[in-house]
Amino acid sequence: MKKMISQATIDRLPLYFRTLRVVEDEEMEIISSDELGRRLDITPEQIRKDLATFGQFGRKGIGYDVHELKERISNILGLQNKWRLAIVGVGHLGGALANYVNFASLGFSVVALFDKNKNIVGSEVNGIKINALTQMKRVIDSAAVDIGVITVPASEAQGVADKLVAAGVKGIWNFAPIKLFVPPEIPLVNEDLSVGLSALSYHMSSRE
Amino acid sequence: MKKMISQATIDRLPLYFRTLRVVEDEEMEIISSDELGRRLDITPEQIRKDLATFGQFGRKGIGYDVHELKERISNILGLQNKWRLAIVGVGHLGGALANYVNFASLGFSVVALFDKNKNIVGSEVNGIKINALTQMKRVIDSAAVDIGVITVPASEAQGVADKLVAAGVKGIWNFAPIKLFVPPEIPLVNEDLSVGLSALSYHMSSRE
DNA sequence: TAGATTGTTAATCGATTAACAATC
DNA sequence: TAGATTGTTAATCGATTAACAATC
Repeated sequence: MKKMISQATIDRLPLYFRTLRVVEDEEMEIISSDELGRRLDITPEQIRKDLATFGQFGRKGIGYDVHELKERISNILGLQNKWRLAIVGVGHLGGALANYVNFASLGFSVVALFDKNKNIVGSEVNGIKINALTQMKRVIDSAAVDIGVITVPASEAQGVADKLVAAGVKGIWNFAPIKLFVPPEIPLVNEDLSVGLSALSYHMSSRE
Repeated sequence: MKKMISQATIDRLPLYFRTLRVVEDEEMEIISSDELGRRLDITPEQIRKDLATFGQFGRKGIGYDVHELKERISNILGLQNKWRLAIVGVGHLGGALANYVNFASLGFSVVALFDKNKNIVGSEVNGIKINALTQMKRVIDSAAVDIGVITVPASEAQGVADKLVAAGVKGIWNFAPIKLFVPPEIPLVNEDLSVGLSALSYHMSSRE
């Protein structure tokens, strides 16, 4: 069995990547784990440990080549894949995500939209047509969708997840506040806004 | 010094809370850690350990009273506080959050909006007026805002955070993809969508 | 009583931090 | 050479899991 890489490490890689982009824009060519850590409030030891999981990227006594490290992290994260997204549920949140520009800069693109509301099926958001849920398999196939984004109410989310899996998506990004059960070979990431907001509430309450 | 409660535990409490609500709707009166764990794919031992951090909530041989446990978790999370939010940056995401109904069911309400774009200042979203950034201190004061929500571009986020802190917010919920520095007494929760999406990309890539 | 289930202590596992040799 | 900085091993810390006495 391949050595497992911790989720904590994986979640820090995008932070390194994002910071390296900024640093590259500032025309720095070399960066130390110390400077990178300072910008992210992460210890340099942690950064070196994270990177060491994937190989040797730096030069002793010098630091890391900004451009090279950025590219390497991009490849570790699989961002060269230019993933194609379909959003299911074109409400306020789904609509906002369909317009979200930051995705594009990471190489993701929204290529299909779905909604069960017949009144909006056929119309467009950000130039992308809204399809009926009944068309899911066909559209996901023809648009070569990789990732299904779930922005429907919690009560409908499991049903949508099942349909997305049946339609052949390779991963699911779930915004519905509910635990979804999907086959183990389908990666699932939850973006549960109520968790973060509740945690904020907790911290604010416990320091009064 | 008070014993620190782990962030992992705090992040699971909203999941318990949410599930207890569903279970209460199903008119179950008693639930075991086993059943709760089954619904969330969390081990019963983990759940009991989490709850034990805050006291004794169940009855041996019986289980937990659904309504009572739900109320107790709500109080631990500070959800009885009915926090008031201000959203800074009324773009697609900020606008979606201003309309987001799930907040209300947790007792949060959006009471103020801010944007630097003069063309939209003065108009309303979901019945809430958009103010200029220059009005921040006055409006946050008069609307008794507790939490500042940052949905501006990364390049403007630190400046907005500084203004929010100066205006007296008690906590910050940040959606901008950048590390913010705020005084230690101000709780800060980051909702960085690019982290989750990148993690999804990583997992999808590494199983091909 | 027997079965179910909590609360808590002990054991294990995994992640972070510290230390330092290697080397630019 | 002296100073800087990585990569890696060892030590520490913290979180999860296992085990089980208490008790309904």
